[in-house]
Amino acid sequence: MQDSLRRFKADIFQALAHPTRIAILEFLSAVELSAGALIEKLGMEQANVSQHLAVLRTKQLVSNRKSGNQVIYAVRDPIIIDVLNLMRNYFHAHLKESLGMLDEIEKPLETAR
Amino acid sequence: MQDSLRRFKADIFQALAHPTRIAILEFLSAVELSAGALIEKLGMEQANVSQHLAVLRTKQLVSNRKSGNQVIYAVRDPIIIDVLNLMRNYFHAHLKESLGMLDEIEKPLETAR
DNA sequence: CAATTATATTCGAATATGCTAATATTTAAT
DNA sequence: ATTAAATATTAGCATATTCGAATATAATTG
Repeated sequence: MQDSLRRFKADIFQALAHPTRIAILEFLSAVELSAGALIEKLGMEQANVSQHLAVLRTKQLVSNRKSGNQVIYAVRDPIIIDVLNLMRNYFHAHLKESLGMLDEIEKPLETAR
Repeated sequence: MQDSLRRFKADIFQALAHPTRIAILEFLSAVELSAGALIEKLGMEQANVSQHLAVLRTKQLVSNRKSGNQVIYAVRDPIIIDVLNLMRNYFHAHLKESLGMLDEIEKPLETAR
């Protein structure tokens, strides 16, 4: 019973465990977007994005409805966005320990220094 | 740059994407525990738990220190516990959609109806 | 220093994920 | 009805995860 809840959580985390899917959720955090719009924003293969959307759909993290030719996606529950934001806080709190990435992220200009 | 942050988040989510690792973090949410204590509470193979601890260590989600014979683990940053709690809220908000699990979780007595 | 206890690491097999290329499905437009 | 556009699905391969069994490493005790 306790364990089912953990499996549930693990499943959601699994769905979140890919940069592309995180990007999709972030793009959808404020507005609905069509699959095509997401593909364009992401600049990735159509099939690939569609597969990631399928994962998010299966895990119920996004809703989708047809609008004529296209399919419009939306985040189902803003709690998921809260989770992503918490993660951002976590990242900032641990910048120093994540120094390797820091260079890559915050000092793109200071390479020569 | 944006992308590094997403990879970072995805990495953490990946570390959270296993019921056993979630259980470990929950056990550690209030107190420090030795590896052995965790193994006992989880009732799982020593090597298996040790491997999951290695994942959590690698991703910096837990800290560990040696105390004589044993190794004491602790959650590094309580934000991670917040994330798990948010996830619990999310679960409760979506109970109806997760009906399959509901049966398993809340109605263990009503099987015969 | 042997033997014991606690923990970690390595290996190999099974399963799961992620990607590209190809194909299918659905709706819209001629 | 064809054709075109938007999206989804399938197949096949490469890589990653997970697990138990076996082995290694540390610290503790006798």
